[in-house]
Amino acid sequence: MVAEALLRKLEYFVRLSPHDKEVLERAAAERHRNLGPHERILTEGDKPKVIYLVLEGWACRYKHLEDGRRQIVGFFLPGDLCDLNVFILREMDHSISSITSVRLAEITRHSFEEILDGHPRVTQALWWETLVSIAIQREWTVNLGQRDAMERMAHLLCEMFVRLRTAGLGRGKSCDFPVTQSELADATGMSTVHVNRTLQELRNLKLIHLSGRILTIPDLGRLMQAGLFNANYLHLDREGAHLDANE
Amino acid sequence: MVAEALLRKLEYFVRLSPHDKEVLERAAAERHRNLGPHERILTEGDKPKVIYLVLEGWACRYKHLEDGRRQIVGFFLPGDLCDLNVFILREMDHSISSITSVRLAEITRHSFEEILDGHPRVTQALWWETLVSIAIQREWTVNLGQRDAMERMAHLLCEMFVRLRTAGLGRGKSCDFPVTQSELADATGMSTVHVNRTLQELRNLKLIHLSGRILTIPDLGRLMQAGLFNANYLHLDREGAHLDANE
DNA sequence: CCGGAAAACTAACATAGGTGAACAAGCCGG
DNA sequence: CCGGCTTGTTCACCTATGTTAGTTTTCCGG
Repeated sequence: MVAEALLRKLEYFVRLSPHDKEVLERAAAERHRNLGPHERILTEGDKPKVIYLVLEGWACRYKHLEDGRRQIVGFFLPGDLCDLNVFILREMDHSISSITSVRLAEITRHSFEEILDGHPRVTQALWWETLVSIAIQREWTVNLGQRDAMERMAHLLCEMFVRLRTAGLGRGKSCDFPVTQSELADATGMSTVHVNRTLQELRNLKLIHLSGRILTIPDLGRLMQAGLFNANYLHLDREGAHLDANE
Repeated sequence: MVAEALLRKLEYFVRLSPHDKEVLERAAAERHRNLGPHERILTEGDKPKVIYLVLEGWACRYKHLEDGRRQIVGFFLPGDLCDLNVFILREMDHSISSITSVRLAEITRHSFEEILDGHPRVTQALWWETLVSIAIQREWTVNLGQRDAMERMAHLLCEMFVRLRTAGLGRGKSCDFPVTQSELADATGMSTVHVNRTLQELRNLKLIHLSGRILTIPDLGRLMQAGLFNANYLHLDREGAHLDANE
């Protein structure tokens, strides 16, 4: 079992048959790539040749402006895929790096097309995950455009926590959170100083406990309120029974 | 010819055969919907049943926070499609409204699947347009997170101008620009007052001329510099000849 | 051509968040 | 267990942008 997190996540959308799971497992087992923390996975300008699936660890997408400013536009958690179909594009318009050490599966165009051709339920599940990741990107736009520092940070923490839980990571009210404050700054569009202030404030309000790369959220409901967080954009609601596999 | 703008845009990616074009035309001709300015097209919570293609006019996607703040997360121009595959999701996580009067084509799930099954080059072109729209969303995230007011506005204007040109709209250095300052505020995450200040500044610097819903950009290069705009994320570069139709 | 609403514009003032600079704490290799 | 580098934290000050509250201009239906 190498693609556990992905399978677990997709099952929020459809119930997969043992055969479906096997197909995904096989695609994810084909070829792996291991990286240490803070290594480049793909660089702006590269020609993407495979689809990456994160098996273990955290990574992020980001873009640099000419003058060096950096915006992290998304985090990758175990079970996350970089865009299906990337190989259609001539070159990457952004970069991807690891945050922690990372284990990636490389899914070839070939085995991806095999899934598209022979496994309609898996295909649907993969498009669902794509649509969700687009929705996440939209929500980040809202986050940066409308929420103030506290709300923005609270929202981000809620999202990561829920997504981790969806992938079967996270233990009760806690989860790993291996992101530095300077990375949080790049993700929220704030200065590191203000990230620090904001985290202090969230701590003082007892909304979070964050230290030693472990995040604890004593009352998720309250943090969600503080961040005007509404999970609907993650679409974690299985459709009617007609989509289930008849096992 | 009803889907002119779409065809024109897709041809930045692949050369479509007359037959390809016919298929798209047919899908776009099936059923239309006309709206006046500022009408709701889809509302958060709706169950999407068709794919919309904008034939004429401007529209936008947006999300509301509970307290009424609104973020426009994208503009739709003629030739733009709302997400392929939306009908996979149980409900919309955002809303779509017209800005000007709009003419939409409704593409049914059925005719979409017909394209997927029988027209691989058109399919590829449609996935290309999807990937580009995701890239645009990422760039908006960068825009809101890193650029200051002037850069942000300049960047947005460049993007809209280039996209309009791609769709075959725009006349030389000018194009329609039917967006109010309050809509610009919702799109850039700024206050209306500051949008106004910023536009004044761009006018004073002779970077734009904007009045009466017409935008003129005397020197696109300079505006691009002011906005740190790099068009690579729009992926307007046809791949090698092997993708061309052999007509 | 008139009147009212929407949109554009302006000014004075308030503040969230940025900057620079310093220091403390944690972590890692030798 | 030491020294250096990264990360976290705090402070004092500054500025980009928001807010409130107008006025003016444009647009549009009758």
